Amino acid sequence: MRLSKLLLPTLRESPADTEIISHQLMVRAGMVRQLAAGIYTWLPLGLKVLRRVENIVREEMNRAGAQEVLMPGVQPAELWIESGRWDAYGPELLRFEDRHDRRFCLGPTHEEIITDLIRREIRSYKQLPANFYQIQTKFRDEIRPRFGIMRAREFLMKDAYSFHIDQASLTETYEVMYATYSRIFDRIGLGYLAVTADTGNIGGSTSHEFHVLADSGEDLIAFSRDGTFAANVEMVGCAKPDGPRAPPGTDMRSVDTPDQHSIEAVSEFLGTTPDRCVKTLMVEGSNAGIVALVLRGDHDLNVIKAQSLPGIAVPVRFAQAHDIEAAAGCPPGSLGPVGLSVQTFVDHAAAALADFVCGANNEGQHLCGVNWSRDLPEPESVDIRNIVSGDPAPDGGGEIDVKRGIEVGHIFQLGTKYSEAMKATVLDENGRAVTMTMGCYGIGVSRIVAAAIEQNHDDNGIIWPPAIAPFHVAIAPVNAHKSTRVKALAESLYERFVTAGIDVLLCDGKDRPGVMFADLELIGIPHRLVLSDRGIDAGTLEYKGRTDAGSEDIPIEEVMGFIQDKLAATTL
RNA sequence: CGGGGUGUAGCUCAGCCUGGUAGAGCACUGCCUUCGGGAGGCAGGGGUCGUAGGUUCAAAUCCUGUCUCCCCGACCA
Repeated sequence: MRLSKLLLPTLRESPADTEIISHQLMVRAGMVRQLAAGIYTWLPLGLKVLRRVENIVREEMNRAGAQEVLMPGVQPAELWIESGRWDAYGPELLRFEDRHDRRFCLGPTHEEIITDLIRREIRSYKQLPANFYQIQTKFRDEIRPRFGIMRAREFLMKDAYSFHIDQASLTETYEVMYATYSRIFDRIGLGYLAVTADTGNIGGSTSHEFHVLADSGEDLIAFSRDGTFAANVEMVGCAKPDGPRAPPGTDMRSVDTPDQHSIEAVSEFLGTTPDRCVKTLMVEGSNAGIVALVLRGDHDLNVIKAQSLPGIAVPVRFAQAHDIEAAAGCPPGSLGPVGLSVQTFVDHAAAALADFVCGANNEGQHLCGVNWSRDLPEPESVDIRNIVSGDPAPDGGGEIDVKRGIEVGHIFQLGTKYSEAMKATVLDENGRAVTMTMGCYGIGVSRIVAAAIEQNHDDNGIIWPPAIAPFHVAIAPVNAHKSTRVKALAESLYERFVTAGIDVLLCDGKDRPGVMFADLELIGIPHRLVLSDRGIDAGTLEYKGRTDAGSEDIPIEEVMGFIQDKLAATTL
C-alpha cells in the first residue's frame, strides 16, 4: 500500500473526549472515528487490523471443525418471546417496530436465532455434534458505553453455538473450544488468563472467561500466585476465618463523629483502621422492605453472592435514603447493626471481629468496642464479600492476587435452557425425541483490537503484535522527492516486497523524516526501513524494529532476506 | 437511570464573569526557503459560536427549554 493512497488521518493531539490509552491511540492513529455514543466507523487502517484478528479467529474456528454461518442483525420478537428473554433481557435489548407494527430487536446475541434454525434443520442424532459460528455485528444498548471500542454499543463479535445429544458430547466440544480460544489468543499475541466465571444473562452452568490483564480492565480477576487457580472475583467463595474470635476487650461506648460518614473518614477520626470497622449497606428486599448487609469496612459487597440470599431483590438495588431513615432512624453514614430491626446478613469476616466500630443508627455518632453476642445477637454469618489480595485461595494454592482484566472471550455450557424453551429436539438411536444440549462461545473481535493496544504501547504509540499489525514493513525514503536514486530504490524495494507477498507501506509523500517516523511509530508498524542518499553511498539502508532502541545498517542487497528472517521469527 | 461537566474552524483550545458583531496554535491551499526526529516566511480558504426561544438598540457572552458528547456512580452507610 502506498501512503499517498491511504486515508490515514493521524492526529498529533488526543481528542478531548477520549480517556483510556487504546481509545486515544486508535483515534490518533486514524483507525476509527466516532459517529455516536458507542458507535464507530472503522477507517482503512483500523479495518486492516480488525480483519487480521477476524481471520485468525476464523482459521482456528474452522480448524476446530465449526461451520461458519451469517445470521441477521435484525430479529423478530417472537423468538425472544418464546425463549422468555423478550422481557428478561432488559433495556440493553434495543426494540423497535417495522411499518406493519411488527416488533423486532437488534441482535445482542444469537441463541434464539440459531436454535430456531437448528430445530428446523437437524432431525437426527447422527447429525450431532455440530458447532456453528459467525463473525457479525452485535448491538447492545449499554447504559454507559465508554472507553471507545472497548465498551461500544455496536461491536464485532464471533459467536458460536454447539448442539449435542448429551452432556458428555458438550463437555468434549467445550474442551475443544477452550483449547481453540487459547490458540487464538496465543496466535494474536495477547497476554491472557482463562478464569472460571458467572454465566450472567446468557444462562447455563459451567463457564470460563478469557481475560487480557490490563489496568484499564473493568473486571477483577482473582488468581493464586502458584497459578493453580483463576476466577472472576464474582465467582470466588471466601472461606470463614479459622480459629475462634478474640474475646471482648473493652466496653461498648458511643462517640460523637460529627460529619464523619465514610469508613475511611470514621476510622481515621477514631484513630483506627477500616478492617476494625463494619459497614452496613441497605438494599431493597424482594417483597418491599429493606435488608441490611454487614461487611468489614475494608471489604466490598459481592452483588452476585448477595443476590442468592433469600429476601433480596434481584438485581440488587441499593435502598433509597428516605427508606433507610424510616427503617433505621438515621441517614446513611451512621448505620450499624446494633439494635437494627430489619433482616440482617453478616459477612463471615465481619462476624469474626471483636471490639469493632460501627454506626450508632444516630446521626453523627458511632459505637466503639462493639462485640457480637454481648452487645448484639450472635449472627449466622454468610459469604457476601469480594475476595481481596492476600486472602487464601479456595483451592489451597496459596495467596490470592487480584488484578484487572478485559474480557475478550467467554465460553458457556448452556445445557438445555434454549433448546427446551424452544423445543429443539432430535431423534436418538431409539427413535425418541431428545432435547439437544447446547454450548455457546463468544469472542469480542473489535474489543481484542483495543485490548491489544492497552497491552502493547509506549509513549510514541501503538506496538502491534506482529500477527495483527496492519502492515509488517514500512519503507521510509528520506527526501525521495529530491533524490531520484532514493526514489528509485524505494520503488524497486516496494515492488519486490509486494511481489514477495509481504504487507508493506511505502511512504511516498513529501513528509519530512520526523513526521514520517512519528507517524510510523504512532501506527505501530513492526519493521521500518529508512532509505537515503547517505545510505546508498555506503551501499546500505537502515533498519529499526518498532521496539528497538537504535537502528542498524543493512547492505541493500541483503534486505529482502533480512526482513524475511525477521518476519519468519514471529509466527504469523 | 442519578450526579457532574461539555458544545466556538478538521484537531487542541482562548474569548463568556463585565453584551458592541470571531480569535490563537496545529492542520489545509499557493509560492519561496529548508530537508535524518512533528521546519520557517509570505499570501490564502474555512466557523448559522450545538439547537429553539426569550431579554436587549445590540447576544458566542445574560435567561429558559432542548439535544449532543464526556466523566463519575449501583460501595457514602
